[in-house]
Order: sequence, then C-alpha cells, then structure tokens
Amino acid sequence: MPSNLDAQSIAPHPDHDHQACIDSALTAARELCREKQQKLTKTREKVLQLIWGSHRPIGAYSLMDALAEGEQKRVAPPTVYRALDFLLELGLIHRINSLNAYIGCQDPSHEHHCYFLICTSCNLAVETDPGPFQSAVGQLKQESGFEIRQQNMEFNGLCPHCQEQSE
Amino acid sequence: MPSNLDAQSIAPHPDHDHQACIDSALTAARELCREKQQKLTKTREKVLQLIWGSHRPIGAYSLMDALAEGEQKRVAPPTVYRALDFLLELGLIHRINSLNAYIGCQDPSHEHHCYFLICTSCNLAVETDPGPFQSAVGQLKQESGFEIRQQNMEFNGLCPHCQEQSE
DNA sequence: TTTTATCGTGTTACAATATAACACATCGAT
DNA sequence: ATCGATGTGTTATATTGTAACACGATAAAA
Ligand SMILES: [Zn+2]
Ligand SMILES: [Zn+2]
Ligand SMILES: [Zn+2]
Ligand SMILES: [Zn+2]
Repeated sequence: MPSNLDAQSIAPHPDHDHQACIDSALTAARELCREKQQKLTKTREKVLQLIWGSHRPIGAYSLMDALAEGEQKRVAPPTVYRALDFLLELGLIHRINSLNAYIGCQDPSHEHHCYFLICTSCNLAVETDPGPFQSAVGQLKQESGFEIRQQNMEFNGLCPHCQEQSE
Repeated sequence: MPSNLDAQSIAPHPDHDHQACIDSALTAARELCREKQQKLTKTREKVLQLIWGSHRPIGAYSLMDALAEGEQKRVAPPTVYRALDFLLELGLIHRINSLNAYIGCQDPSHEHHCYFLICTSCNLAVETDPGPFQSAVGQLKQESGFEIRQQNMEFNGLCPHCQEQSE
C-alpha cells in the first residue's frame, strides 16, 4: 500500500496533495492495462478519474452527473456501468456494497481482497491490508469447510478527523 | 452459537431437521421481544418465519411474494421493509449487503457484528464468530486511528456440500 | 367515558440502483 | 473487401428501497 498518506495513520489527511493521488492512480491504471492488454478507453479513464476525485465512495448515478458536467448530453446508465464493470474486473476500483458505491483501489498491481474502513460521518473510505486477518481466515476455513474465494470486509466508524470534530 | 449444525462443520447439513431451526428461532425471538418490551406482531413474526424458511438470504420482494401465498391481496413494499427494519433493529436478522438480502441471526441474544460465509453456488449463508478476528481489528484501530463501531464481513466461496458436488 | 397519544399498518406514489436487448461503429486480421 | 471482436449508443425495463399521509387499534390520561 503506498503512498500519499498521513504519517500518523493510514487515513489520508484532509490537507494532502490530492492531485498526486489522482495522477498516480491514473499512471498505475495505464500501466496495468498495458500489462493485461486491455484498453483504457476515454470513457473508462474519465470514470476512473472521477472516482479518484475524492477518497469517498461515489455512486453510479453521481458519476453520470459528473460526466455530464460541461457536456452537451448525458450518458445513459449502461455506459457508466460498463466502465465500472471493466474497472472492477481489472481491480482498479472496488465496490462498497453497503453504500452501492465505488472507490479507487489503493494498489491495483496485484489482486487482493476488499477491506475498507468507512467513516459514517464524512464517508471517507480507507483501504486496508487484509494480511493481519488471514490467520483468522485460515482457521475459519478449517472449521467451516468452506473454500473461501473472496473476502469483503467493511468496517464503519469515525475517521480520526471526524473524531476531533466531534470532541 | 448453537445448535442444529453438522458435527464436521459449522455449516448446516442439507439433511438437518430444519423445522427445529425455525422453532428455536421463533422461540428466541419471542423471548427477546419480551425482554426488550417490543411487540412481535403477526406481520413481523410471519416475515421472520419466512426468512427462517431456509439458511439462504432472501430479498424483500421475494418475501413479499412468499407473504402473498394463499392470501387474497399482496402487501405493499413498506409493510415488508418495516418488518425488516424492526427485525434488524432487534438483531433478529442480518442484512447481506452483497446480495441485498436478509437472513436470520444465529444468536440474537446479544448484539454482535455481522460475519458470514456465503456459498456462491447454493447461496447457503453461515454466520460465524467474529472472535478470532478481533485482535486484527484491534491492531487496525491502532494503526488507522479509526473508531470502529460496526464490522461487516462477507466471505464468498463454496460450501462443503457444493465442493463435493463439483468434484 | 370521552380524549388523546402512541404505535403499527395500508396505500399511493416515487426514488435510486442496475440490467436486457438490440443497433451501430471502429478496427485489426484474414 | 470481408469478417469478427470489441466498445458504445439507445430505449426500455427490472430490482430494491422510501416518502408522505391516512387509518385503526390500544392504552394511558382526563
Ligand atoms: Zn488523495
Ligand atoms: Zn470522517
Ligand atoms: Zn436449519
Ligand atoms: Zn453451496
């Protein structure tokens, strides 16, 4: 996990240089598409860029609204959902099921499970390392007999910044 | 966690006595409502019973269909959603976000986080103990600075029975 | 006993999220 | 030139969930 994060915490600081986040995400996306021989078309890139517009999950219809900004005509839902499906497939974004919303992946260079901390106050979502959970997952596989293929974890609570606000 | 489960696994065996599951769930629900001084009305009880009709998550509109069986008129969505909200609030059921569906809680006697194993083949969903994950969660709280209030974990894969089928 | 407050339900309409189906366009390979 | 594969446009529709307001039962208060 990179990069542009607060030293005290894995959460991005409100004042961080977010353009750097966007730039590095797009660079990583181009790289990944080259590797996997997939095309990052204009629509797909624009959607990815809009998703990286913040560290908060954004819904498909909000993305449609954002895409419409400064354009003559709105795109229809399938256009956005196709782009989302493509980006999900490549691991460039994750879906936050509890919010029906999408957020950029912090490290698309390798496939991984979907672990997020989500602030219920400001909607900040921070991707986190599944590593520390894997021994418990292994134990669970043993006990349950399930063959676990996908892990999806959503923690809700208050981010450091919102805790300060509410004190 | 009780009860009517396969000895080899926490997953319910396909041949288990499921009426016992339903009965004990309803008994537990009546008990909990008495404790918390809440009313388990006819609609609420019927919805809970239908949810316990299987160990698979069921959607709100499927519940409406099931409620309509043998009745003159269908109930409208708000009726089902109100019952679901009530049952969720009391912890008698959980919502599986990835499926927009609802499933009975194995142990509503005390509040707890939502941890499920879900079979992608037969949709069986098995609630599991958050305990083994809590040290990793504690570490994550430290590192992230988040105040974590809710945990929602969904593991997808193949249940023991479906693994046999596919061999 | 009437009054009033609370709670649960009925009903209508609608919002928000997502997909099916089919037409068309682009582009590289044969 | 033709074909096949892929990406997009367009229309309609499916699925999931809520807002708003009216009605009815129950039970405490007057
Ligand atoms: Zn950033
Ligand atoms: Zn926050
Ligand atoms: Zn059972
Ligand atoms: Zn199965």
